[in-house]
Amino acid sequence: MLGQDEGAGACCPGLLTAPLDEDQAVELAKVFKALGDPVRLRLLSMIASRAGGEICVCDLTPAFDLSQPTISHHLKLLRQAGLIDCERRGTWVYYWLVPEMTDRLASILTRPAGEPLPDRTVPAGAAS
Amino acid sequence: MLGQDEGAGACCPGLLTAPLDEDQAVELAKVFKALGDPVRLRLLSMIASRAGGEICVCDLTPAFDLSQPTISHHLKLLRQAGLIDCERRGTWVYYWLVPEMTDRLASILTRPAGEPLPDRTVPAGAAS
DNA sequence: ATCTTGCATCGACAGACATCAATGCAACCC
DNA sequence: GGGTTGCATTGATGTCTGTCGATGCAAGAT
Repeated sequence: MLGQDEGAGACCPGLLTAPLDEDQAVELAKVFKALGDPVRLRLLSMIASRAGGEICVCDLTPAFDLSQPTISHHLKLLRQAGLIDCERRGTWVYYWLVPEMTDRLASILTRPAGEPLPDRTVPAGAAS
Repeated sequence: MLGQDEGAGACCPGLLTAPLDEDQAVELAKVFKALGDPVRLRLLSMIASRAGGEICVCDLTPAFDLSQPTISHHLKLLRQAGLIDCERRGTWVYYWLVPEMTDRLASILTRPAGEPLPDRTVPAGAAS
């Protein structure tokens, strides 16, 4: 659904610097929602940390106490979010990370350097 | 629930470099799940981008076509995820961003510099 | 061609979630 | 005191989501 070059706010100015408009929020939420499940997070980290950059489904499925269709379902959601991609190669299917998407999320969550940081060590009215 | 100094993987080595264990994944998923809703994303961006670092609920609620209890509910989820905090000051309640949490998320999503990046321009078996 | 294996899709179901109206509670005002 | 305003909590309801077993389909093996 989300292609490689659109969706998720494209050249998004960052979540923390200006109010998101509704369309941007809807697109971004799809990606974060895909990350909002422990199984999908583990899948993503297994895929991303794999030496060589890709991993076979047959290596992912036995790592969980879940049925094969369930793993397949989670992989589909991660793929629809644009976080991973896959290819069939003979009998097996290989998955790999789409680093552009995680890079974009990281930059969206990064504050611009040199922000005042309104000293929140004491809740504005205690310890006088 | 998630305090300032624990949860969400603490000194987490990063999502993309090593497989997450289950406990880390469960904690992290709570935070991403909180971000996985367009309303909460807009709330967070409105709070974070506010000059002065904080914003009154009375300025947040009218920006949405949602009931006041619904906004209150979303703010509660963001707070439980450790992304924002709040304080009552007289009649009004003010919310502000907890930048440590977004910083942590950003670093978790950042790849270590100098990774090989296995050249995914051609799907390994085409255009020969 | 038939069998087997690896993975995706379908249909069903229980639990979780977003939303609202009603209510509760705290703080200010008269 | 009583009234009003700002926000949180409660209870109900419709929808979404994670999970499974059953099935389908593609590719290799015999």
